[in-house]
Amino acid sequence: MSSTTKLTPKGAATRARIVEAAADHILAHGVGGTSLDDIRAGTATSKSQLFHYFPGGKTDLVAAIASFQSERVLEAQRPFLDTLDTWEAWEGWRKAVVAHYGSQAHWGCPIGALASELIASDPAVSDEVAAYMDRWRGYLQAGVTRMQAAGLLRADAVPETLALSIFAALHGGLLLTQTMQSIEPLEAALEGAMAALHAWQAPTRPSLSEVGSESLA
Amino acid sequence: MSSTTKLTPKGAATRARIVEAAADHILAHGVGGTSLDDIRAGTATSKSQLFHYFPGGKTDLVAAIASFQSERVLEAQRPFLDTLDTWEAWEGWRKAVVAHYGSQAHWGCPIGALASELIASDPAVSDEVAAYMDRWRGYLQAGVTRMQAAGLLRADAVPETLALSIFAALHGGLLLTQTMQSIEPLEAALEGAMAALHAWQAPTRPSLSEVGSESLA
DNA sequence: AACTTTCTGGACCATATAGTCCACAGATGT
DNA sequence: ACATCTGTGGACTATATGGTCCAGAAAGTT
Repeated sequence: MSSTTKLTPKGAATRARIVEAAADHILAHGVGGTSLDDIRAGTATSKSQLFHYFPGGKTDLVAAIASFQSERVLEAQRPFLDTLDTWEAWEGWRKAVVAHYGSQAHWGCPIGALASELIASDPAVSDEVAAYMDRWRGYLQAGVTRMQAAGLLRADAVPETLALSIFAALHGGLLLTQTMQSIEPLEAALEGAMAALHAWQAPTRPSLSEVGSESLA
Repeated sequence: MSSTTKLTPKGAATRARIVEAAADHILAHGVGGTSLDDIRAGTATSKSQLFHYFPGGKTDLVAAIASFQSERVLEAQRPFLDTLDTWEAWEGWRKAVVAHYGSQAHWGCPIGALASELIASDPAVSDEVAAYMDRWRGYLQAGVTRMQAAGLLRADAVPETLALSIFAALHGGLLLTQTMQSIEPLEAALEGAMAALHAWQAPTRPSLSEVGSESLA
């Protein structure tokens, strides 16, 4: 979809400028509330440039923005996102998420909002966004899985379900930050999600001595 | 906003027909993906009727749909929603929610999706939708509050936060039903929310399974 | 310098869509 | 029966917006 054409440094810079400004505008006003003219005005570019860098038109541009925002959002959760192996890591992740979305220029999640809006209107881009969401969820699931493998979570926990519930709480919290114009719902949602995760905490200290003695006896 | 003009039975029926059909179309394709012509075609009406019953145009119509869907959604959660005083009621509520959204023609929540889309583009209607969301959340909070008053939840639980986290989980689950085209995320989300709520269960009777780590005294 | 390629500006087009208007049908009340 | 009000049809308008096109500037390549 994106261009296979060559980009000079200047061109790349312009393209980046467009994506960033458009991403901002879309976060604030949604895809439907963002016209190509808005973007043109906000970036001091011309119509032809928009179609030069995004031959597929608005759809193409929105897809680029989705990719851009996806990267940005995942990056904000690092390094915790990659190593959700301990309770401390989850705690760090939680704080990073709250800090990131609290410092954004507008409430809500660029990816979540995009997903919700596009699923109803643009199936093609929507699939792409859904893929980003899946990847994101995958990181959480990987963490839960490793927590379980390490004996921190009960053996009968289902990592997929657990990760899904945390992911859902996260996005619900983010959705509500929009309607309530406050960070509170996100904080409450993650607090709840962490509580639910702790509910599956393995019985205290599966220490070697205890396991050993039992098997010996 | 709505008409103060008189409506004959015939008129009321037409108006209702428009609202219902439009609500459906909007649930499927979003506000941006629904033109007045779509609605006209889907209801066998004419342009003039749309403006006759909704003088404010599309905005007015969307507001009416929000109200309609809000009622419908709350109704689907009854009678549990009004009496979330026991663990059984919450369980019943959970099942009712899953059943309702599982039987809808399309994934997602009409109110949540509307809120997400409109906040970015139409502040006026968005406020109205946010009010419906608040009312909805209020029911959950009232339930949690009564649970606590009845001694079913610990005294140091914060009903507002707890209800908010459940509400967030619910809407996150609903958002993900859209991206994943499955009821699973909603089920997982509510499962998690219930687990988080149970984490605040008052230790009235030590009839717990095998959790000896927490309450000793 | 000559030449090619990329970048940029903005006029222009096509059309989708919200919204207006008016004529007429069909009730309803007196 | 008459007058009046509500309901309905559909042509018409205005405009916002996505998209095209081409000429020319800037950069880079030989």
